[in-house]
Amino acid sequence: MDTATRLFLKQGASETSLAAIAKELGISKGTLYYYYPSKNELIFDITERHMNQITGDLLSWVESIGKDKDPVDVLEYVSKTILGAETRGKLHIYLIHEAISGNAALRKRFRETYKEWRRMLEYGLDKVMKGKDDHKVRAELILTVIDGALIQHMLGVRANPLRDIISPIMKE
Amino acid sequence: MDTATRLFLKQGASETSLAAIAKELGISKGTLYYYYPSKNELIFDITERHMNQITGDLLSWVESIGKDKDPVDVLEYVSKTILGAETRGKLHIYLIHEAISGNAALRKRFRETYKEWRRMLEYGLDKVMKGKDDHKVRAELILTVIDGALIQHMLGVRANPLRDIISPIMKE
Amino acid sequence: MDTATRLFLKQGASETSLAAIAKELGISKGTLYYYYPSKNELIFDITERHMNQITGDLLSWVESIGKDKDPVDVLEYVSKTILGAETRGKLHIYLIHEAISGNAALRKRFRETYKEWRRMLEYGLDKVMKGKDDHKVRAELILTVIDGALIQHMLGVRANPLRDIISPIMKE
Amino acid sequence: MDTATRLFLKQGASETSLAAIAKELGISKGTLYYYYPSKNELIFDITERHMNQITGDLLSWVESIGKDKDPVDVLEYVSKTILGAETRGKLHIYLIHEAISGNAALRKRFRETYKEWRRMLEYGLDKVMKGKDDHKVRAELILTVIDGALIQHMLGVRANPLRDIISPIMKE
DNA sequence: GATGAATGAGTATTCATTCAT
DNA sequence: TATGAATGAATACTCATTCAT
Repeated sequence: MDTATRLFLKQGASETSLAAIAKELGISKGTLYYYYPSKNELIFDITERHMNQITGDLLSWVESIGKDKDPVDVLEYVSKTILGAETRGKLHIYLIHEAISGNAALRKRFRETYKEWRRMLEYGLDKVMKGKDDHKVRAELILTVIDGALIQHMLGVRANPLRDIISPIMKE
Repeated sequence: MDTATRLFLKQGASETSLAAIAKELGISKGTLYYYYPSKNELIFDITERHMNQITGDLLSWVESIGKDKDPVDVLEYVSKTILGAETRGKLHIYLIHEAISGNAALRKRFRETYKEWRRMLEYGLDKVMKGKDDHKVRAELILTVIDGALIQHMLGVRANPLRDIISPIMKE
Repeated sequence: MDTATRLFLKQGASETSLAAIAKELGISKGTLYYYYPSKNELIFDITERHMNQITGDLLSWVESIGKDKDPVDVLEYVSKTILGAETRGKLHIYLIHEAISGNAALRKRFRETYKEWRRMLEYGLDKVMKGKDDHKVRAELILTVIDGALIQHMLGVRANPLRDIISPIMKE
Repeated sequence: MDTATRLFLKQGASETSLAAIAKELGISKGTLYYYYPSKNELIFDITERHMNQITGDLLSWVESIGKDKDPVDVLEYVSKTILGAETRGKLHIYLIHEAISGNAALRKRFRETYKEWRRMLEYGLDKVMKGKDDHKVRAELILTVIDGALIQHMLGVRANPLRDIISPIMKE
């Protein structure tokens, strides 16, 4: 699965053939099929793992934060959690494309997961910025910005550091 | 080209075969190759046109706006220009994926175009919200939010209307 | 073997995978190979059993019939013995196909068995219709009609009830 | 198509791969697909041709026969028309198996064609054996015997010459 | 200008068989 | 006895690209 993930990162899921994965692993295609009944299943499992990692990170962060945190730090942390270590962001984008262009099971998984992340973010924001009531919207905005930033990062389009772009969102 | 665009919209660029395009056009694949030396070239030309349309729209809007506009309207207009009529947004995403997953020429084109859009937006914001000086960052943020919103729209992930998410950005 | 037979009945022998048989049995493919050295062997054993059943039925019938039997009943009984209960006929056809398309061992087995059945039929006809001397030919004709009827039944081609088609054969 | 037919004759339709056909033809698999969109289509076309040939032969025969023909000759002619030249019969059997084991389109085609052949045979029998009224049944019997004979011929099971087996059917 | 024919490398998937444990 | 893991060859089908006419 790590190998598959690595290859997906290079070229995206649908551009990666099972033959390539098998070859990289030094096993036969048949063996690959012994473990994963179809390519979709493999993609789905990788997605699952990817999302669970993010959710886990988010969760432990939400539980640890205190009230006197700088809100901008919050967003920066969250975005790093999702984009994390370059590869994770890349995978995220590829999985999104996979979901958008036909894979319904994946799309459903994304919908559920985003809802969960939104809830967690809301809860976290509540802790940090007490007294504000637009956390629902702000949580969604944060996730939106992160996805947009991800795309632009991969296009090499970014001009300013992410922190600068983020900060206006958390003001007032 | 219209036909190719229409098909790309349905399934994305790499999922659309030249045979399908030729068939839809009622011509032969051979003839298609008479006009476009490769599939990449075709994709590139479609991208070109797509971007020029947006740029044109943005340009005429920037020239027309007055100083007393509601800033939130600005962002809403811009996002509608890019996402326009559902289809344009879909194409945008598919082209982005194409660029990200290997097509370097396309990626370069995106970089240039985003820079141009950013400049235009900056100029427009300057007109609407005089006296502020963080327009550079705000312009980039707007483009980022639009890309993120695009993705989430296609995933069916969106919860609140775009306008609500946007408005905090343009506040103070 | 019962399980394998059941699956062969659904789709034919060459369309049934050993994995499917093993799964249905709740054992592993490895275990299947512990008992049968190859798929061909398994098919052969099933054929063996199928034929022995028919031969047995035919035998006990031949021994029991008296001279005053209606000859048409004879043929009807025999055909029912071979086609028996729908499933047996289906299996018969699938095994024939297997034999025809390459499996020489099976083909040999069929040749021997048909010869045996012919002899038994001849003997039975002799009992029922004394004084006739063309039983050799008639026995073969009966087996031929049964095979033809089997095919046509499976094609859904049959128009008249088998009995009507049969009766002219047994007339004088 | 001739080549495909020849190969189907050796091993049956589903045992013949498109790669084998292409290789035998000295063309690439791609080219084969240029002419036939799928293997099923190819099989169906071969079936079509096979059946049309038989139907044509039967037709011209029906039109030419006079009333004083020996009925046994009739059946012998018809069976030769269908089994004709060894290969035709083999193909017939393989197509039947293909139809039986899943190919619904083929099965439908068989049903229609058999009905047509039955009608033609009936008409022919009417010409040869005036005054008899069980031609409907006799026509079906003939087709049944032919199919049975076909199978047994391929199994190598036949003992008596076809003519001997046939003749009782046409008596009285 | 236009096309029909051809191709070769590639795709996901299947399956009978082997074998160390 | 039993099996989990592994395999390699095969299968139907796709597609961007080429090119002689």
